[in-house]
Amino acid sequence: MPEDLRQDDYELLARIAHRYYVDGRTQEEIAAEFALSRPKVQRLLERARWSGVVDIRIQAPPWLHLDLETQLRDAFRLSDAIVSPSRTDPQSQREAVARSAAGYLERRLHDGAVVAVSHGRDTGEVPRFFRPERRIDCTFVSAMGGSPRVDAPTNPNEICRTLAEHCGGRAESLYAPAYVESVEMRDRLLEQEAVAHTLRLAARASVALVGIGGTDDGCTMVRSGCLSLEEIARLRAAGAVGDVLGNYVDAGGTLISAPHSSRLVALSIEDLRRIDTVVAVVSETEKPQAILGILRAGVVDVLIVDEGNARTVLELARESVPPRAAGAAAHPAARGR
Amino acid sequence: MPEDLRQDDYELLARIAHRYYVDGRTQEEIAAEFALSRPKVQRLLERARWSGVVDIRIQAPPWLHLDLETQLRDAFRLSDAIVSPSRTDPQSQREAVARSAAGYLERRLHDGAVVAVSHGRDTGEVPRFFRPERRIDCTFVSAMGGSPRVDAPTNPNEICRTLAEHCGGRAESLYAPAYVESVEMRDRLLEQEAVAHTLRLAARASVALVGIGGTDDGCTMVRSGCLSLEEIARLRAAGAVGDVLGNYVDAGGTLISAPHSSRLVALSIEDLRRIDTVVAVVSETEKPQAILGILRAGVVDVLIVDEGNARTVLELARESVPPRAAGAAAHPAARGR
DNA sequence: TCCATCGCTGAGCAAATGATCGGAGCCACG
DNA sequence: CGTGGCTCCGATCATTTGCTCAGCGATGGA
Repeated sequence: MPEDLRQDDYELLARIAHRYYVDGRTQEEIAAEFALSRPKVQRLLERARWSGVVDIRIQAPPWLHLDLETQLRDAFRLSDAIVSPSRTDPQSQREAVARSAAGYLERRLHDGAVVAVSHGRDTGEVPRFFRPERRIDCTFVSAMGGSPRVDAPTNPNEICRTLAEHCGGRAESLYAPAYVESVEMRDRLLEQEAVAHTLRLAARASVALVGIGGTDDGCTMVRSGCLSLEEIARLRAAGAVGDVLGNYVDAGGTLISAPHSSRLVALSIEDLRRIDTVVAVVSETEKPQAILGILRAGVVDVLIVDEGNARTVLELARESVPPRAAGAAAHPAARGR
Repeated sequence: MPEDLRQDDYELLARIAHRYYVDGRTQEEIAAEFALSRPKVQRLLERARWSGVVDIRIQAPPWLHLDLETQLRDAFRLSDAIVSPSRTDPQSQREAVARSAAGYLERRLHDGAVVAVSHGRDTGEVPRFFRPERRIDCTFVSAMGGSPRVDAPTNPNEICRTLAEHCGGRAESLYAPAYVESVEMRDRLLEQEAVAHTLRLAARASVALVGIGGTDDGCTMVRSGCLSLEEIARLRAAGAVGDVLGNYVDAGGTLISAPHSSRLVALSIEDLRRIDTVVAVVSETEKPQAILGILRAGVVDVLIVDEGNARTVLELARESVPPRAAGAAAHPAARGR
């Protein structure tokens, strides 16, 4: 395979790589054996890896898509990405993603952690699978108001309550609607200590668990009655592709300021940016454009997504030139031991 | 392949291995990511390697037999083994092995080195290929007397002279026959300062370049007139399978003391043992039994051999139980980076 | 129920590794 | 033939890694 190497080089690289990787010698021993300096051996090993003389393969279970995860991390500068296996049925797809998210939280959360939580159908599935082995003394706090017109399990307060229940932690509810009827009303609401306190706590969270919403007529925001069909259409016209916590962005990831945003009771994009680990949970039901937009906004640190969306998002990212080059070019494996 | 792992374990191992080997994260970063201690990550990586989740393969050129070399090293506690590709023609086979030996010497020898040299057809081919890029100020010294009845290029003195010529070093000849006619004669010879000095120098060599001889009627010792057909037959009857420098051993590697040995003018097995690196060069023309015997004697540090003999020797070693267990069992790859 | 044993865990340390940097040799060009 | 730029080399240092060891909790037997 590595045909551009001279025969001698090829032989030397193979010999040294074999001695190192198969026989388990140290670089120093090999250096002595071949009458080379230790750094030279290290460079040769690097070259052997790079040129394909050393072939490191991970026998991953077929249901894992580690390569997709790596591409997502690299393309969007995520600290982590988890791709869950494809399911045909939307509901079991959502469950698969939620299971991954729950597992992630179980690993990530420790005593004293504060977790800001959004609404959403995907997010709403997470509590069912969140079953830490031992008690975690952490706090779940609503990062967004509620809405009476959807099922309880997709409201942030309810999600917080169940998460807390399953790990022995506490839940702090936000006693406010997601959208109020006027700017004045929102300002009055924010003056209420109960509301202000909860939002302050959410803003200081170390972890946020959020869903990503779309902008079609059947999106959660519309179904929950938070936004009218007219409003969502106006957002679409303004270029909106998706939202986190009611904050809409366009395809390039830029925040869209629309009239409705001043009636929103939730953390802002800036609040989210200050949170250490923002975990976004998305399954097939959301449009890839929405995911791409939010990822480009740069607020998400950890993406938990299904295989189908992962592929499509990466595809879209490659097609449309990103506003600020975040090259998706594969860089050669950095390490080889 | 790794089917004895539980599904969760398998997934975790694959994830961690991917992060480490493909993405190039450090163990510490991975530990933080998965909420594990660093040593734990290191153990998991070890397990991943061991269980086959991580598969490290060396794309060696087809003419190299690195696996055979490793088996030889392990089975006979050699510090190095070089297997040269098979040739059908005995002469080109000898040349291939000699080329490897010459390359080895070029790497191994430095200014000030003293090399003790034996006779033999295989050894005799080495000088032709010994062409160091720069001058090496070393000394080649005969470790054995000569014999007038064979071609000059297989006599130690001549081999030394040519090796020295090709690297700009010095040669010290042994002015004595390999075998003399009586014990008394030998003792008288060893009293000669010219002879004694050369043998003392050879005994202090840091490297020895030796051939391995057989015990059939056509072996070098017989052809050169050093031993009669009767003598070699007596040696065979005593269990001898091969020799280095006229010192014969049986299949178990034990030295055979026969009448002729007191008429030998050469380094002894004990002298060889004291030499840091004893390099044995053998090609197809020698019997594998001879090689096996000599290897079991434990004097050889580096074996340079053709593929056919390498396989046969390993096969024989597995069949017959060695006197002192030198297990040929493959131990799992020690390293994985 | 108590105690011995086993295996697992993570702190700490020594070895091994990867990376930087000045210097030497080499080539192309002036 | 001199010179500038280039690459390659190995001394050296910071980081990473492998490993040991004492302590802990689980397990099982008395």
